[in-house]
Amino acid sequence: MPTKKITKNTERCALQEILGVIGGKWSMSIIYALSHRTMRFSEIERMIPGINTRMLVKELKNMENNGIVTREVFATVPPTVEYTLTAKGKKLNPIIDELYKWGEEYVDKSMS
Amino acid sequence: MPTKKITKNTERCALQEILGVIGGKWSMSIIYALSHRTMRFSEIERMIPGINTRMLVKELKNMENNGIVTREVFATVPPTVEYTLTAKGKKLNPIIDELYKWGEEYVDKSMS
DNA sequence: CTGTATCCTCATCGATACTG
DNA sequence: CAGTATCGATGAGGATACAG
Repeated sequence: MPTKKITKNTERCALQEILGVIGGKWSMSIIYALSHRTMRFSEIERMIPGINTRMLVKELKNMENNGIVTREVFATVPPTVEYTLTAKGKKLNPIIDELYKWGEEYVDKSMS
Repeated sequence: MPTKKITKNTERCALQEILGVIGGKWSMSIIYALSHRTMRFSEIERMIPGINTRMLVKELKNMENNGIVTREVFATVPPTVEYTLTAKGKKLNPIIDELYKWGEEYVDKSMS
Protein backbone atom coordinates (compact mmCIF):
# COMPACT_ATOMS: atom_id res chain seq x y z
CA MET A 1 0.00 0.00 0.00
CA PRO A 2 1.19 3.48 -0.81
CA THR A 3 1.95 4.76 2.61
CA LYS A 4 3.49 7.93 1.46
CA LYS A 5 5.13 10.11 3.95
CA ILE A 6 3.30 13.25 4.80
CA THR A 7 5.59 16.17 5.10
CA LYS A 8 3.66 19.34 5.26
CA ASN A 9 0.10 19.72 4.30
CA THR A 10 -1.08 18.01 7.38
CA GLU A 11 -4.80 18.44 7.68
CA ARG A 12 -6.06 18.14 4.21
CA CYS A 13 -3.67 15.40 3.26
CA ALA A 14 -4.75 13.49 6.32
CA LEU A 15 -8.28 13.60 5.00
CA GLN A 16 -7.10 12.06 1.80
CA GLU A 17 -5.23 9.39 3.70
CA ILE A 18 -8.42 8.58 5.52
CA LEU A 19 -10.39 8.41 2.33
CA GLY A 20 -7.77 6.05 1.01
CA VAL A 21 -8.63 3.76 3.89
CA ILE A 22 -12.40 4.00 4.12
CA GLY A 23 -13.32 5.99 1.03
CA GLY A 24 -13.70 3.00 -1.21
CA LYS A 25 -17.03 2.31 -2.77
CA TRP A 26 -17.84 -0.56 -0.41
CA SER A 27 -15.79 0.06 2.71
CA MET A 28 -18.48 1.75 4.70
CA SER A 29 -21.06 -0.79 3.71
CA ILE A 30 -18.80 -3.55 4.95
CA ILE A 31 -18.15 -1.78 8.21
CA TYR A 32 -21.84 -1.27 8.57
CA ALA A 33 -22.52 -4.94 7.90
CA LEU A 34 -19.98 -5.97 10.51
CA SER A 35 -21.10 -3.43 13.04
CA HIS A 36 -23.41 -5.83 14.82
CA ARG A 37 -21.57 -9.08 14.65
CA THR A 38 -18.82 -11.18 13.18
CA MET A 39 -19.65 -12.52 9.77
CA ARG A 40 -18.44 -15.06 7.31
CA PHE A 41 -17.28 -14.05 3.88
CA SER A 42 -20.39 -15.29 2.14
CA GLU A 43 -22.63 -13.63 4.70
CA ILE A 44 -21.10 -10.27 4.01
CA GLU A 45 -21.36 -10.92 0.33
CA ARG A 46 -25.06 -11.64 0.62
CA MET A 47 -25.65 -8.63 2.82
CA ILE A 48 -24.25 -6.23 0.29
CA PRO A 49 -26.18 -6.47 -2.94
CA GLY A 50 -24.22 -5.35 -5.92
CA ILE A 51 -20.79 -6.16 -4.65
CA ASN A 52 -18.83 -8.89 -6.34
CA THR A 53 -16.33 -11.36 -4.96
CA ARG A 54 -13.31 -9.56 -6.25
CA MET A 55 -14.22 -6.25 -4.70
CA LEU A 56 -15.20 -7.77 -1.41
CA VAL A 57 -11.92 -9.61 -1.16
CA LYS A 58 -10.06 -6.50 -2.12
CA GLU A 59 -11.77 -4.25 0.38
CA LEU A 60 -11.54 -6.76 3.18
CA LYS A 61 -7.86 -7.20 2.51
CA ASN A 62 -7.35 -3.48 2.49
CA MET A 63 -9.28 -3.10 5.72
CA GLU A 64 -7.34 -5.91 7.31
CA ASN A 65 -4.09 -4.22 6.34
CA ASN A 66 -5.34 -1.05 7.93
CA GLY A 67 -6.35 -2.75 11.12
CA ILE A 68 -10.05 -2.22 10.71
CA VAL A 69 -11.06 -5.86 10.58
CA THR A 70 -9.51 -9.11 11.68
CA ARG A 71 -9.62 -12.24 9.60
CA GLU A 72 -9.91 -15.61 11.22
CA VAL A 73 -9.62 -18.85 9.29
CA PHE A 74 -11.09 -22.12 10.46
CA ALA A 75 -9.76 -25.29 8.89
CA THR A 76 -13.15 -26.77 8.25
CA VAL A 77 -14.50 -28.40 5.16
CA PRO A 78 -15.64 -26.40 3.43
CA PRO A 79 -13.40 -23.61 4.69
CA THR A 80 -14.77 -20.98 7.02
CA VAL A 81 -13.43 -17.46 7.29
CA GLU A 82 -14.80 -14.95 9.73
CA TYR A 83 -14.35 -11.23 9.72
CA THR A 84 -14.66 -9.05 12.79
CA LEU A 85 -14.38 -5.33 13.34
CA THR A 86 -11.43 -4.29 15.47
CA ALA A 87 -11.73 -1.59 18.11
CA LYS A 88 -10.32 0.78 15.56
CA GLY A 89 -12.98 -0.26 13.12
CA LYS A 90 -15.77 -0.05 15.65
CA LYS A 91 -14.93 3.56 16.27
CA LEU A 92 -16.00 4.29 12.73
CA ASN A 93 -19.52 3.12 13.40
CA PRO A 94 -20.86 6.24 15.07
CA ILE A 95 -19.27 8.31 12.35
CA ILE A 96 -20.81 6.28 9.57
CA ASP A 97 -24.05 6.42 11.45
CA GLU A 98 -23.91 10.19 11.55
CA LEU A 99 -23.12 10.24 7.89
CA TYR A 100 -26.05 8.01 7.23
CA LYS A 101 -28.36 10.22 9.24
CA TRP A 102 -27.11 13.22 7.36
CA GLY A 103 -27.91 11.51 4.12
CA GLU A 104 -31.26 10.38 5.40
CA GLU A 105 -32.11 13.96 6.15
CA TYR A 106 -30.90 15.39 2.91
CA VAL A 107 -29.76 13.13 0.17
CA ASP A 108 -32.58 10.72 -0.45
CA LYS A 109 -35.45 12.87 0.67
CA SER A 110 -37.15 12.51 -2.65
CA MET A 111 -36.41 8.89 -3.23
CA SER A 112 -38.58 5.92 -2.56
CA MET B 1 -42.05 10.55 9.45
CA PRO B 2 -43.30 7.15 8.48
CA THR B 3 -41.33 4.47 10.22
CA LYS B 4 -40.16 3.16 6.98
CA LYS B 5 -38.82 -0.30 7.25
CA ILE B 6 -35.31 -0.05 6.10
CA THR B 7 -34.20 -3.01 4.13
CA LYS B 8 -30.58 -3.92 3.94
CA ASN B 9 -30.49 -2.63 0.43
CA THR B 10 -31.64 0.85 1.04
CA GLU B 11 -29.18 1.44 3.82
CA ARG B 12 -26.20 0.48 1.85
CA CYS B 13 -27.39 2.22 -1.23
CA ALA B 14 -27.90 5.34 0.78
CA LEU B 15 -24.29 5.18 1.84
CA GLN B 16 -23.27 5.08 -1.78
CA GLU B 17 -25.51 8.03 -2.52
CA ILE B 18 -23.79 9.93 0.22
CA LEU B 19 -20.38 9.01 -1.05
CA GLY B 20 -21.46 10.26 -4.42
CA VAL B 21 -22.04 13.63 -2.83
CA ILE B 22 -19.11 13.99 -0.47
CA GLY B 23 -16.91 11.05 -1.32
CA GLY B 24 -14.96 12.85 -3.98
CA LYS B 25 -11.27 13.25 -3.54
CA TRP B 26 -11.50 16.90 -2.61
CA SER B 27 -15.00 17.41 -1.25
CA MET B 28 -14.14 17.09 2.39
CA SER B 29 -11.12 19.30 2.03
CA ILE B 30 -13.27 21.98 0.50
CA ILE B 31 -15.88 21.69 3.22
CA TYR B 32 -13.12 21.87 5.75
CA ALA B 33 -11.71 24.97 4.11
CA LEU B 34 -15.08 26.66 4.10
CA SER B 35 -15.93 25.62 7.62
CA HIS B 36 -14.71 28.81 9.17
CA ARG B 37 -15.67 31.41 6.66
CA THR B 38 -16.83 32.30 3.20
CA MET B 39 -14.06 32.20 0.66
CA ARG B 40 -13.33 33.25 -2.86
CA PHE B 41 -12.50 30.74 -5.53
CA SER B 42 -8.82 31.55 -5.54
CA GLU B 43 -8.65 31.45 -1.77
CA ILE B 44 -9.97 27.93 -1.69
CA GLU B 45 -7.60 26.99 -4.45
CA ARG B 46 -4.66 28.29 -2.48
CA MET B 47 -5.83 26.60 0.70
CA ILE B 48 -5.84 23.18 -0.86
CA PRO B 49 -2.42 22.30 -2.16
CA GLY B 50 -2.49 19.81 -4.97
CA ILE B 51 -5.92 20.60 -6.30
CA ASN B 52 -6.22 22.07 -9.76
CA THR B 53 -8.70 24.51 -11.24
CA ARG B 54 -10.68 21.92 -13.08
CA MET B 55 -11.25 19.73 -10.05
CA LEU B 56 -12.08 22.64 -7.79
CA VAL B 57 -14.66 23.92 -10.24
CA LYS B 58 -16.08 20.48 -10.65
CA GLU B 59 -16.38 19.73 -6.96
CA LEU B 60 -17.79 23.14 -6.15
CA LYS B 61 -20.37 22.74 -8.88
CA ASN B 62 -21.30 19.34 -7.58
CA MET B 63 -21.56 20.61 -4.06
CA GLU B 64 -23.63 23.53 -5.20
CA ASN B 65 -26.00 21.16 -6.98
CA ASN B 66 -26.29 19.16 -3.82
CA GLY B 67 -27.03 22.17 -1.69
CA ILE B 68 -23.84 22.03 0.31
CA VAL B 69 -22.44 25.37 -0.77
CA THR B 70 -23.89 28.53 -2.20
CA ARG B 71 -22.21 30.47 -4.94
CA GLU B 72 -22.43 34.22 -5.04
CA VAL B 73 -21.16 36.29 -7.92
CA PHE B 74 -20.17 39.94 -7.63
CA ALA B 75 -19.97 41.96 -10.79
CA THR B 76 -16.63 43.49 -9.99
CA VAL B 77 -13.56 43.85 -12.12
CA PRO B 78 -11.92 41.47 -11.89
CA PRO B 79 -14.84 39.18 -11.07
CA THR B 80 -15.39 37.98 -7.57
CA VAL B 81 -17.10 34.74 -6.65
CA GLU B 82 -17.69 33.69 -3.09
CA TYR B 83 -18.55 30.28 -1.80
CA THR B 84 -20.31 29.64 1.48
CA LEU B 85 -21.34 26.52 3.30
CA THR B 86 -25.08 26.06 3.63
CA ALA B 87 -26.69 24.79 6.81
CA LYS B 88 -26.74 21.39 5.20
CA GLY B 89 -23.06 21.66 4.49
CA LYS B 90 -22.23 22.93 7.95
CA LYS B 91 -23.74 19.82 9.44
CA LEU B 92 -21.00 17.83 7.82
CA ASN B 93 -18.32 19.66 9.77
CA PRO B 94 -18.58 17.72 13.02
CA ILE B 95 -18.65 14.49 11.05
CA ILE B 96 -15.57 15.37 9.07
CA ASP B 97 -13.99 16.46 12.28
CA GLU B 98 -14.66 13.09 13.85
CA LEU B 99 -13.28 11.41 10.80
CA TYR B 100 -10.20 13.54 11.03
CA LYS B 101 -9.74 12.71 14.68
CA TRP B 102 -10.14 9.04 13.89
CA GLY B 103 -7.44 9.33 11.29
CA GLU B 104 -5.25 11.34 13.60
CA GLU B 105 -5.46 8.57 16.14
CA TYR B 106 -4.84 5.73 13.75
CA VAL B 107 -3.93 6.45 10.21
CA ASP B 108 -0.83 8.57 10.41
CA LYS B 109 0.42 7.43 13.78
CA SER B 110 3.69 6.25 12.38
CA MET B 111 4.17 8.96 9.87
CA SER B 112 6.12 12.17 9.63
C1' DC C 1 -16.80 -21.78 0.74
C1' DT C 2 -13.29 -18.56 -0.02
C1' DG C 3 -10.88 -16.78 -2.63
C1' DT C 4 -7.44 -15.96 -7.65
C1' DA C 5 -6.68 -14.77 -12.19
C1' DT C 6 -7.88 -12.21 -16.28
C1' DC C 7 -9.68 -9.01 -19.05
C1' DC C 8 -12.13 -4.91 -19.87
C1' DT C 9 -14.73 -0.52 -19.36
C1' DC C 10 -15.35 3.81 -17.84
C1' DA C 11 -15.22 7.51 -14.62
C1' DT C 12 -11.92 10.16 -12.22
C1' DC C 13 -8.29 12.92 -12.02
C1' DG C 14 -4.22 15.74 -13.75
C1' DA C 15 -1.84 19.10 -16.96
C1' DT C 16 -2.13 22.61 -19.90
C1' DA C 17 -3.83 26.21 -22.68
C1' DC C 18 -7.21 29.52 -23.38
C1' DT C 19 -11.34 33.03 -22.45
C1' DG C 20 -14.77 36.68 -20.56
C1' DC D 1 -10.16 36.27 -11.21
C1' DA D 2 -12.90 32.61 -12.27
C1' DG D 3 -13.63 29.72 -14.87
C1' DT D 4 -13.74 26.37 -20.01
C1' DA D 5 -11.97 23.25 -23.16
C1' DT D 6 -9.10 19.36 -24.40
C1' DC D 7 -6.39 15.52 -24.10
C1' DG D 8 -4.29 11.88 -21.81
C1' DA D 9 -3.24 8.70 -18.01
C1' DT D 10 -4.48 5.69 -14.45
C1' DG D 11 -6.79 2.84 -11.72
C1' DA D 12 -11.06 1.70 -9.47
C1' DG D 13 -14.47 -1.18 -10.25
C1' DG D 14 -17.19 -5.04 -12.82
C1' DA D 15 -17.83 -9.85 -15.17
C1' DT D 16 -16.52 -14.21 -15.45
C1' DA D 17 -14.02 -18.40 -15.04
C1' DC D 18 -11.48 -21.17 -12.25
C1' DA D 19 -8.74 -23.08 -8.17
C1' DG D 20 -7.65 -24.92 -3.27
